[in-house]
Amino acid sequence: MIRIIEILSVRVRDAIKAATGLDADPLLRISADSRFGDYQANGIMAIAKQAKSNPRALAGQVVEKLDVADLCETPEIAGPGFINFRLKPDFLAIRLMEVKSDSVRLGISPTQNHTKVVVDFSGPNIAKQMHVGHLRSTIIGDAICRLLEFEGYDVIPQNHIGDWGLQIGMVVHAMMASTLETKTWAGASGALLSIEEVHNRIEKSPITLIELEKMYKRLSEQEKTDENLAEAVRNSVRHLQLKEPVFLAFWENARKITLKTCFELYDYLGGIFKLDDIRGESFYADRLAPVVQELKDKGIAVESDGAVCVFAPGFVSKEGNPLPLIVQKSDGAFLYATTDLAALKFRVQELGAKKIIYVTDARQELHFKMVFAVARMAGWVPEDVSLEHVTFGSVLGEDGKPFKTRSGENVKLRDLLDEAVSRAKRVVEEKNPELPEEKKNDIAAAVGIGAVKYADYSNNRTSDYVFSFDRMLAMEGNTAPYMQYAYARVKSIERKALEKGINASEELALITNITLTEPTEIELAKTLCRYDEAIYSAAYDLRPNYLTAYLYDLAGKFSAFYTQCPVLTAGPESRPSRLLLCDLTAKNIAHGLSNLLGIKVVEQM
RNA sequence: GCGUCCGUAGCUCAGCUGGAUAGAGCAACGGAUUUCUAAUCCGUAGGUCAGGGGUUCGAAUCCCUUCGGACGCGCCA
Repeated sequence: MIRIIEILSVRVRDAIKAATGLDADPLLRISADSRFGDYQANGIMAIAKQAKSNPRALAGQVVEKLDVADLCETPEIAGPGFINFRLKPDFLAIRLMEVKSDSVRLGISPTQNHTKVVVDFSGPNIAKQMHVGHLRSTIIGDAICRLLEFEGYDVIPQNHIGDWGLQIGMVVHAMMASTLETKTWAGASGALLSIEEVHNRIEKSPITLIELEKMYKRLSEQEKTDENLAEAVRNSVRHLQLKEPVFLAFWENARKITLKTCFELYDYLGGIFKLDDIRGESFYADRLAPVVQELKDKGIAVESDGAVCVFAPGFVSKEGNPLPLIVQKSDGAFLYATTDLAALKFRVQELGAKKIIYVTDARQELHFKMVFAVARMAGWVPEDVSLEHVTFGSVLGEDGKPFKTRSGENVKLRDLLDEAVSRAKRVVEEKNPELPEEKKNDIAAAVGIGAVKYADYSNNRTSDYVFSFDRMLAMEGNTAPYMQYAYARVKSIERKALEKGINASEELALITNITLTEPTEIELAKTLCRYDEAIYSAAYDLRPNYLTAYLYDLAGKFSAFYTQCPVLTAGPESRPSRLLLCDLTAKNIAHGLSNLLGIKVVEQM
């Protein structure tokens, strides 16, 4: 099914060509104001200007050559030279029949043919609980994956976790210090114990991520003042980097503990990531030295103050000097820039990515600009491969400052989601106390988690937003509960139909033609027909809020229809059509919310 | 100092590559419920789109500038 706006665009372009001989973009847009119809062509004024003719007269000539009678009423010329289009109910009916015939994709064809796209997002660190800072990357990245997948791309999610480097060495050191007795561990290599015994010890003293995090923080505090300890830690870092089995055993354990907790959250959030998608810094550890070597060999990287740097053109520091991307510190250690370069190279050369999308906050913009520039200089990224940094703003507290707990700590993602769910539970208790406990819990989870995600998606990605449980859990306005409620109401009609002995699915199956007469029916039908346009713009600009805006619009149109048009008590001339409008609305909301945004819908709430 | 993003109704936010009289929700006010979930719907009121200049037939949108805010800028990630 071709998007309506695309059909009109092509028709008007052809008409312009026929009328003027010019090939110009007719600038077709959805009308901002329904008084001007459903779509409008804005391009005539510019073309008239170019052809030095009167825009209204030109619009008349174009309309003369234009044949859109199969989908629109006669186009109207308005204002300085707009052409307005109003869709015919008959055409809407035909489109809806096409949507009806495809319950999987709702009649929407993929626009892409398996182009490989890598999406890098989430990126938590070993030995640390995920906090609000990970929320946006994680869920925006997930929505982008879902959108692009639906558009037909071959999407490869990548979770670039922080599982290597100095801090991980400290984590391992902390674990060893707490698990092994000092004397068995005196050499800091664990050589006094067999590897079997080490595994045995690890198994016998299981620790949680929270304990691990505390352990790490304590060590990192002590290390600042205790030079002996600092030296021991440095030793451990070296041993780990040499991949000595005992150290590796603890490292693996830390990684396992962290990932287990991360995946609990990912699952809680709606099945984000598979285990295969985890490819963290440790994966690139052996590729860092060759990357730096290659940059040196190519004459791109040079030594400066003992560090290995790349001075990409166009980057200037505070003092106005060339700004380096440091790929190796003066002590020989590699940095995140090095890892990012190695990962980038891997993704292009070994994963075969044609596009790489990085979903991180806006503060890393300069870093990625430089990494991209250096990768291009090194020739690792061919012309036809695009690199995109998808940025987002910060999550703020009610005071307008970065969202923190009262004690100034980062809010743990787990706590935040639990809070949302328990608040949702209270509302369900209040509104629908007679539901079985299990059902109430399911609803609370769907609404609570959904509310947090939806609030994020419905905001413009690039701006900061103020986090508020009260607003995101409100039943009115552009929120998850409102959307989910709209869905539950449609489903309720289906249930009521069964109770009344109305065979809705049979009536739907027998429909050959849809009758649209009431204004709210037509409005709802039009909105249903625009779903593909909403998905397209959301996927094109990687902005989920275009999709939520559409869904909110749809739910609003449905609610208006719902109050205006009885379904089950309607006569035989309109009931099947109304049942179909309900059915398609439910499928559309479920698809948008669940398939594309990973937000659960519930039959009752 | 340089760079990036931002400033839209009392509050929280939309506004898609420039398009017609700038839109939602909350809060305020007025209506609608014997009927499919009122967790809803319909309506009223509310804006010098931070200020100024420019480009354009047309600017919240593009350019310049002032003010205000957030963030970034050599060995953390």
